[in-house]
Amino acid sequence: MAADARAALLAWYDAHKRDLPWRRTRDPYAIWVSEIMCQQTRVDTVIPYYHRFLERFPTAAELAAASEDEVLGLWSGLGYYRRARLLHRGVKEVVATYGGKVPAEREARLGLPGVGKYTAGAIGSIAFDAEEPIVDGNVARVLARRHRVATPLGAKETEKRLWELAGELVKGPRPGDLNQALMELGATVCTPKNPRCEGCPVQASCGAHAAGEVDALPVPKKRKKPKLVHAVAVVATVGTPAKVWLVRGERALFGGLWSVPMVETAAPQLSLLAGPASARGEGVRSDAHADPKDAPAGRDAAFAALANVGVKARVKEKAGYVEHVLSHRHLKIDVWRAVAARGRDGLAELRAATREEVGARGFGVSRLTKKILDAALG
DNA sequence: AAAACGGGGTC
DNA sequence: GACCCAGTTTT
Repeated sequence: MAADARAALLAWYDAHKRDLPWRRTRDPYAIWVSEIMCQQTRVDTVIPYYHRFLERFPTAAELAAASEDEVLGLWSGLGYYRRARLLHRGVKEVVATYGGKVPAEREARLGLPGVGKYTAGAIGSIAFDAEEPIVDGNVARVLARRHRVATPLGAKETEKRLWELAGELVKGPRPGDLNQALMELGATVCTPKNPRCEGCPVQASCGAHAAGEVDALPVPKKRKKPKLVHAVAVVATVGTPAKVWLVRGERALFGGLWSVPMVETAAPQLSLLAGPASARGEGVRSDAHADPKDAPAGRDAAFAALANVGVKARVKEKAGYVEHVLSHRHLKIDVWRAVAARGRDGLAELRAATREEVGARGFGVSRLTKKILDAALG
């Protein structure tokens, strides 16, 4: 009986739910922030970011009034920075269009940037007590097992089936808690590896458990290995105390964040060939290399990286090497040091900052940039 | 349907 | 090293 399972889920949730900060509020804006932060990110990772973010931006109006730079600064280290930019834009839209109130209408929420089917349903059910289903990774696993959905995750028919099942289950009292119970079960009991079926409130109605298929479900989607990319990054210092030249790209990797100048190169740099600084100093090469196969290597690449963004500097020596793995790229980066006269002034996408400023909480850089600075400046 | 988009925990 | 996490947008 679906009603029995539903009641069992809610009772289990009441007894076992974790005390998470966003479970202490019904503020749709705060719920929204938590849902965006939790996308593809573990709850334990999110908690400190959530506290800092809500402390600085307690209301939609205050977030809407902030600069994107500051918003990204508070997001720095969390990853998937586009989430922060879309949340910022979405909240601005809510302030401009809906008087600062997150819309109770599902269709209106779905129209907001960064709000997809999952987030719309989470806000709707948790903040507005609406019978809106959600399917995240946890719910997908729970439902795929319970109902023996054996088609691969991500396939259209699979998604359709899972959303149907979630839609049936959410109907009834406490839809928000029901949705959270499904997620909580997936996160703490119906886990990918070593699920604790003994402690599952719906074990009796689980098809996979009855069939001995728990470990075989769900069928994961194929995962591609990150593409290997070689690059050269340049830490160009200027003045005393030394500041480091930083650039910011709108659409590049780490869009909106500050980074050091970098270019993709064709091949790994042979460190044996990276000798002491030569007399060729002030290179300003204008050739941009669209295809990495045509890209320069080593010192030439360092010149190119600086020239591309208008920083005039004398390239010194290779100062380190950094690897950084993302979900879709595996970056292998030679880090070069350079000493700059100065950069172009007046460009919004170029600035210099001290090591301390960049390292401070609230500065909008990726982990990669921090690694690169560590490699170059010790 | 596939790729882009971060970073980290866990087995 | 593989897998996957309270996903959405773009191609």
